[in-house]
Amino acid sequence: MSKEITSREKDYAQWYNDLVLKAGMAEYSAVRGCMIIKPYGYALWEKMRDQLDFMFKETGHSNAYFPLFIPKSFLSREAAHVEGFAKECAVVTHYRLKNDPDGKGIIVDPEARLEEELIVRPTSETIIWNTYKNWIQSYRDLPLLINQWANVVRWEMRTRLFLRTSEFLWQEGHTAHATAGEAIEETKRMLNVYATFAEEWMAMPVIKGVKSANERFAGAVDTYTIEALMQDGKALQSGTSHFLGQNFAKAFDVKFSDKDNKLDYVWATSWGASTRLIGALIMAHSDDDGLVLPPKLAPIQVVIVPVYKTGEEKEKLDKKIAEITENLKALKISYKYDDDDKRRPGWKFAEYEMKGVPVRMVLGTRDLENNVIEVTRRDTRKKESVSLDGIANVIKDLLDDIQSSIFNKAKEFRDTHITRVDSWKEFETLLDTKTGFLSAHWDGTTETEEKIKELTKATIRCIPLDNEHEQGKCILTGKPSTQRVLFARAY
RNA sequence: CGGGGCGUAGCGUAGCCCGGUUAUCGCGCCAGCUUUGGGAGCUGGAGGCCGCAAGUUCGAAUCUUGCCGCCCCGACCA
Repeated sequence: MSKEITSREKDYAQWYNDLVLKAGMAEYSAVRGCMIIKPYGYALWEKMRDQLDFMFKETGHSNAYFPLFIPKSFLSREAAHVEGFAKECAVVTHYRLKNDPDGKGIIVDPEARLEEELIVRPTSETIIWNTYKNWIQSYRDLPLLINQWANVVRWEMRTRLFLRTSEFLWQEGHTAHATAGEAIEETKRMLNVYATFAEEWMAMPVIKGVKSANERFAGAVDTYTIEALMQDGKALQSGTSHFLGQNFAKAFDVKFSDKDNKLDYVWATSWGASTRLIGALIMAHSDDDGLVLPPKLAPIQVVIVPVYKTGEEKEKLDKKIAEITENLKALKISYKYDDDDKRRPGWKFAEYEMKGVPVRMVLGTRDLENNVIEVTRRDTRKKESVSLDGIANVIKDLLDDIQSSIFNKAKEFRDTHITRVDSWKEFETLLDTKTGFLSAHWDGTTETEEKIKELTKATIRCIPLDNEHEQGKCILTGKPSTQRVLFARAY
């Protein structure tokens, strides 16, 4: 093995880094905290993006694009919002460079200071609502359903590939509605889109819930979230959908006339998911030999490796493989026929395992003589010889099986890592031993939440939407509580 | 911003404490031959301002000072 991966058991964080780097997903860049998304990683992102984009359009949204730069004054219009983002904003102060008069190099031209500084968007609510003001006059203009695919910058103190970088790619939906009810409905609709995407495409089970006040988006009335559980027992927020109330409409004076010609502020939502999803996907399924990708998102679903000695043998294999790939193509299965003679089969096996290609097919001269092909699935490593007759359909079924199989495996792990806890001692212990979500009573106050965070590093991930109400006592303070919430250590 | 660590070939490293010919090894790279069913073998080859700058010295990868950069831990966060 020339590309060793640190085992999960030995060092989970290092395992994750090894995977990202060695599978060719991304690498560190010359800029601190920023990463280069490599072609294989970007191909995965494109598949995620395309599916999400399709789902957004299916639910009535249109794409648009707003500026990267936001006038500083915009950000301060909504008090909670500026409070939330002020500490991590990159600011543009000048618009020109010049040669250093004292010698070598180049300096910022002090003459070229901007009259109003520009913020590199950490999110686009402000510039968008400043625009919506001009787009919305009447209830006839509503609902306004816009999404944008963009990069944003949040100046993070500590970064991790995909999970937290200073610049990242995402989509942000921004909608305006005539009533609070419609906006809340939209917020939940998009949360469901994220949940469906996570479960059916990423094969990653999620818990839908609402955030506590403490964890809420800056400027939102309510923040809804999908929370996933990684293999190391830490939770990962994988998508958020916010009901913004009339906060931004008021801040940017966006009013509309209703049917009765009464003026009112519009109701807003925003929702986003980012390249962080790639980090989630990696940690949800992968193992010590590399990535395990769900067939529905894998850039390559099937890799085909020929094994031969002579050119004559190779020609026979080529011919058969052309037949097979024709049939795969007809079933819309993406494949790669890797007949690169500069790499040996064993090298290729290891490489595609590293890259998480769901199915590997190996056709050798011996197989051809017996009218079979060796088929190996990445998730379980199960290897078998399959008849070449009708092979494409077998592969199609196999891909479906892998998709549901890795979902079930992740769900099994998740379900067995939600633990009901009723004593503080047990709470503290389980966070270290069993990890995962702890379902516990909480008195509903921010003070208690922060105290728990301080003591254990666990935060309230969400209050599940389908929560049952029951009488209980807060895990820390013993004060009365009406429902359990999910605690976990998180990324 | 605090605490710790590290900068030697594309990558990973030895040498540094105790200064002394041509800077070590592995991977990768190039050429050729043999190979090809789990990261091939042999032979030959290319590749280094030892992070940068100054100092000490006959002589610095090695000692001193300053600077720069990165990584890890914490505070902040999707």
